[in-house]
Amino acid sequence: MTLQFLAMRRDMLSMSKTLPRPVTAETTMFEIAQLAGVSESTVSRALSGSPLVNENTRNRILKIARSANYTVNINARNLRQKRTRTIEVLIPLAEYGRQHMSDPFYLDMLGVLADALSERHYDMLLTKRAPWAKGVETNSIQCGRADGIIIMSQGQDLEALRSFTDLYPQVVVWGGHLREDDYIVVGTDNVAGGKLATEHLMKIGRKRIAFLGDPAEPEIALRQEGYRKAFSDNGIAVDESLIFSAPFDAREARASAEKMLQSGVKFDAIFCASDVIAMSAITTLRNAGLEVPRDVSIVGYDDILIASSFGPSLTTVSQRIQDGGKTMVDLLLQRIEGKSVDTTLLPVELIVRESCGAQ
Amino acid sequence: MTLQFLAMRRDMLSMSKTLPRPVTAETTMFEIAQLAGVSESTVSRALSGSPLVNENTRNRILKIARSANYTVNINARNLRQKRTRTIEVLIPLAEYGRQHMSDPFYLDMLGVLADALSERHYDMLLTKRAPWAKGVETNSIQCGRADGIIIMSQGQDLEALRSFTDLYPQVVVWGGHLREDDYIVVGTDNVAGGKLATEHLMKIGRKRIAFLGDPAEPEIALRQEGYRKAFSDNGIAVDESLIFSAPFDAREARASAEKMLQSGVKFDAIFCASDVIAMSAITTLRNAGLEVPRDVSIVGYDDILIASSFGPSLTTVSQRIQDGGKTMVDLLLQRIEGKSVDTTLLPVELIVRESCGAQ
DNA sequence: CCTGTTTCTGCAACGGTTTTCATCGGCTAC
DNA sequence: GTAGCCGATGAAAACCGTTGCAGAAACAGG
Repeated sequence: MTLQFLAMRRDMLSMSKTLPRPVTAETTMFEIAQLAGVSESTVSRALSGSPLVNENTRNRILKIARSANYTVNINARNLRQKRTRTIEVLIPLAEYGRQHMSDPFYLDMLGVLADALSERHYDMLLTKRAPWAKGVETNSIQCGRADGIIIMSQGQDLEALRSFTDLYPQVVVWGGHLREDDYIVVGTDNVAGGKLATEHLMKIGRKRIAFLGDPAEPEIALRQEGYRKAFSDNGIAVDESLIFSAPFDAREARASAEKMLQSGVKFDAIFCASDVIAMSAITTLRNAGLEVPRDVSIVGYDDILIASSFGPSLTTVSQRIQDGGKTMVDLLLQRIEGKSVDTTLLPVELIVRESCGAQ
Repeated sequence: MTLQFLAMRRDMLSMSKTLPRPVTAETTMFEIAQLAGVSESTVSRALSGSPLVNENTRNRILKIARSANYTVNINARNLRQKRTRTIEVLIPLAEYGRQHMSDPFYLDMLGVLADALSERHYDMLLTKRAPWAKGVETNSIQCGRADGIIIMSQGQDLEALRSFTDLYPQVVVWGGHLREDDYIVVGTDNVAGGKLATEHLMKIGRKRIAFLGDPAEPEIALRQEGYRKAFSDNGIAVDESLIFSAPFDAREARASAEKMLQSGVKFDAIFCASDVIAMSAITTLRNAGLEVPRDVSIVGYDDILIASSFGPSLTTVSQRIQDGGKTMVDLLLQRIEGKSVDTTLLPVELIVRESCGAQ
């Protein structure tokens, strides 16, 4: 029941602000050269740390530049050097009108990427729409806006992704490892992760372990594969009625968990394909009067920052967000330099916390 | 108890990828001009939709450009036009080593900003560090990387923010309205919001309403002010022991909520300064055997996307993330064009859901 | 003193667009 | 017939750095 009530519509209180003085890059290198009594070349070299310029001259120039509050014009530099020190990061971000994902995983990853990039003096361009989406006419690599792209999800259109990366190799993709793919992928070993999680639930004595997640996403499909593998490797048949793979995104997780309960299928554990799903499942179960982990053990996937402070804290398969982000940046920058680079499968680690019950 | 166990360290499986063919902006406008038998000027005009060029010529050029897979070089254009159609968005993003905020509010807002900007053909540069932070030598406006900046939090150093915006007026800040500030602020009326939330709790019969949130953040301080106002306006004295304002960020919210319980102070409702805090409070209370909303009513602030799908769904003061994001973009672009622009206080709305109890 | 090196600096040629100003042909109006 | 205008195009000047190459100055060795 989402009763809404509106209040205090003190109509958009406002205080007028003065017109801005137009502040832009005004000083040019020429002026600094004049002030220092040298040529522009020397100024350029001094500022870029070239060893060709005398120590004294450099210091003098630096001091003058600083006092004139001078900064090189990035666009002129990019034009000349044919590179931008900018990386595009493509994430399917939250959308308000239509339902769309808004998983904290992405925010955590963004933080790591921002750090890794700025450490290497790169800037980060953030985008929601793939260059192959319709309505997008060009891509940031071709038009010289970025030197490379990090794509944070393989998404639905694997074919488009594949042909794009065929054309533009300066791309690293986060996701699952699919045999056919030729682009660089970074991600955990989802099959191993799924197996690890499931086997842990077996080990602590759970008999009816359910799976919850949408296999339309390649990574999730692999995790489900790992789930199945855990059973077959242990000589147990998979009970298909325990696999709840109705398509849904994180926002609908709660509804899905409710559907699970209403299905009447009995279970004493759930391997959730993400931490967000796990948290939703937990609150839903509790609303239904079930106790986690007493009645049902829960394992998630991702190890997002809040996983450890949720109540109960989440047992989860770590996506090694930190390592993953750093690795993506490393590989991409190397590839941009033209080096040969390897697709990377991050090792998988289970973080055991409260939500699956003490062992 | 965070027992960790490592498994399946199949050491970084790897498949070597071929060296990338260097794909960059190769075709230039000159070549297109040659092919079309016209001058570069005409090509430029044709592509930018200038009315000065003949319809037939334009179509011919467009066709040629398309077939040559040509795209204008952004850097050359930016250099010439002295503007980039890029906006920097500054957000204090999640940090792994040290605790830091990782509030879904920011991800939701990023989604809205991305939409609003791309609708106007602007790109978005994402940053974590303020230009006035030490170690940062320049800012994106001065060096010509962006036309303006959206700052997503006033942060701790109000003085630095103030002097930066004094120098560079092409800035819009999300946050609370502080009398002394001269920069453009967009945000909800935090005082009204705090009052609204608190009064709602009074109205449904709660007697001991606690406040939970860190007033070091200007917005939170204003919400607390609203909380106090609700009492004084209704002729009730504020019980200071009900105000839990120990400094903490979202991750520590659970710990803070536990401290609240241990303090022994009795309360039957909490006004939480954000939805993340509210969710933490709810799980903590439940772990302690209390029922929400039966024993304690909870109201949050923000109305993030998952607020409605949490269990119980959150009663919360809407930050109008959608309106807010769009407004920030509108105002910033207007200001960049040199128009006079007004600081905006968004009207406040309470979304009543389960977590405060049926009215 | 002459030659050869080394060290530093300047000249000038880019880099790829946009935009102002001039040009030019054709058309209208008188 | 001529002045004036209009619509379309081109030439060239920015925009602001970087960098290859040449040259100068200083210095050492013979």
